[in-house]
Amino acid sequence: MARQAARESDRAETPAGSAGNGGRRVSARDRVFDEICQWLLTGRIVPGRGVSLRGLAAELGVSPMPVREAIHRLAAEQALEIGPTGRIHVPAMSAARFEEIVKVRVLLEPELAAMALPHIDKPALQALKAIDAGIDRSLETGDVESYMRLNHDFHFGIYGAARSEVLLPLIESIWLQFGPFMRTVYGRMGTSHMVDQHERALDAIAKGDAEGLKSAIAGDILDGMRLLGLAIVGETDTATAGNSNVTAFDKS
Amino acid sequence: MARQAARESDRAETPAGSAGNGGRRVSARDRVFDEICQWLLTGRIVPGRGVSLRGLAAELGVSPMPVREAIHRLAAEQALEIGPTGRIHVPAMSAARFEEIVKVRVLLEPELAAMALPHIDKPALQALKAIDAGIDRSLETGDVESYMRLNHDFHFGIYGAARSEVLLPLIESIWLQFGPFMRTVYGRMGTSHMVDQHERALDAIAKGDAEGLKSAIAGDILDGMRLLGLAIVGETDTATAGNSNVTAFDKS
DNA sequence: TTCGAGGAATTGTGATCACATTCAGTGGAA
DNA sequence: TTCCACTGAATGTGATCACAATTCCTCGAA
Repeated sequence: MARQAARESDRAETPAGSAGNGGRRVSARDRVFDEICQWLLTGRIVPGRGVSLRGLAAELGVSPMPVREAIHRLAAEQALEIGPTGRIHVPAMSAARFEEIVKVRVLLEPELAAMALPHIDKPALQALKAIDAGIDRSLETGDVESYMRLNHDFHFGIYGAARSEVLLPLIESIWLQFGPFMRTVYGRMGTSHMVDQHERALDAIAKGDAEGLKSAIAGDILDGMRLLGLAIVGETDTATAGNSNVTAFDKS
Repeated sequence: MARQAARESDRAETPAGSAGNGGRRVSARDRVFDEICQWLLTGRIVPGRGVSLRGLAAELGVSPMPVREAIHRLAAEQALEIGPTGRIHVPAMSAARFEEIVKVRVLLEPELAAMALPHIDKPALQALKAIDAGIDRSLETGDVESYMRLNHDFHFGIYGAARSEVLLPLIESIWLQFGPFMRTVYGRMGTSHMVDQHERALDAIAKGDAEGLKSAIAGDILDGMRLLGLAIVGETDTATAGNSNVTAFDKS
């Protein structure tokens, strides 16, 4: 989900700097960064209330220092916003912003998927199918958080195979930007209107059809974002200021 | 060149937190970030030697703290790399990386230019022409650093008019990644082989021709990067390790 | 001359502290 | 009841310190 050393920490099941994780010591900064990324992508942090350095630090059991660096890193990728007075908050979604996000996703993600295609072997394809099955279950049970996590895993399960150093971080950055917004919308409309568009992609991968995969990914993006786009109309400032009664931490 | 508050600081001619810059106080972190960005984009920092936190801090006259945050921000955008042991260095360019960069640039930059086109008024067009004239002078005199700065100003003079919140930061991030590499190559080959391809873009802007502008930008990118691409062949590890005799600070 | 061991200097990391600014809650006055 | 000034809590920022790890240089042995 994150960057560089982060992927190592994903692999390590042991909580922290214990031996056996390949000898690499994971810094608290990266751990905090990954954690906040998760909260953003699964929608545990939603627009509305602000987040505070010391608050996050206390919740994560570290000093404000690593949190500060992780926050600024997120702010650099537009996943968080630092207001004129220095306050940290999740940026509100605007129509223009949303339109740009869709445009970038459609431009970049099919391209990266096509690059990844030759590197997706049989076991990887099976893993993707398993994830997709999980997505169907999440849609049936209406588990939004689980759906978002699995949908993320599906897409990046494909993209990650490309071993990309440039495109992949860019796309990760984009996902961090619409994750919180996606969660608020889905949380309001439920999962009933959502359709799983991943079969076409899986078929194209099985056949090694690059153009088909690109088209499937683009279709999946456009279809999923169309639902979100409908939600943005008429609620131009539901998520702008702190007048909403949703809290930053939606799970409490 | 940078993000958010950075643009405010660009406008303020007064060096630091003096009154009259709109009342906004610029943080040392953003100032340091902008400075290092400049060094990266104009090639003052080149691959080869590493850079150190305390060294930069001393050079910039601040404590290591703001530098640390700026560095990590740059590392998050792949403009700098943090090695397994935590050492900071400019990442080496690889063929695969370079290919991805070109692909992303061709996908995104023409798109953003087309978005910007309706917002470029007469004075802005005149400013672009002035920059282009400066580029021609730099090519004649062989001033690589000046050329790189003006070329950057030309492109972002166009892109900036789009008021983009998503595409623009992405493209800025990409430029930071190939800036240092560009400088090393140009420093070696000189400016004699370079051709100014900006006239087509200026014509398209004057005529309000979106497709023409997209094509001109794409052509400019491909042409400029083709030269760089030629340089990458056969020097696969000239810039990888510290075996080169170029220093990180090329101006000393 | 070459190689390797040992120690000193340097590096990034994380914590704590001091400070200016800002936000929220309370009080009193109109 | 409404509005505004004031005060205390909370926030982000930057600096300094302590520490573990690494790197680099030096000295000595082969």
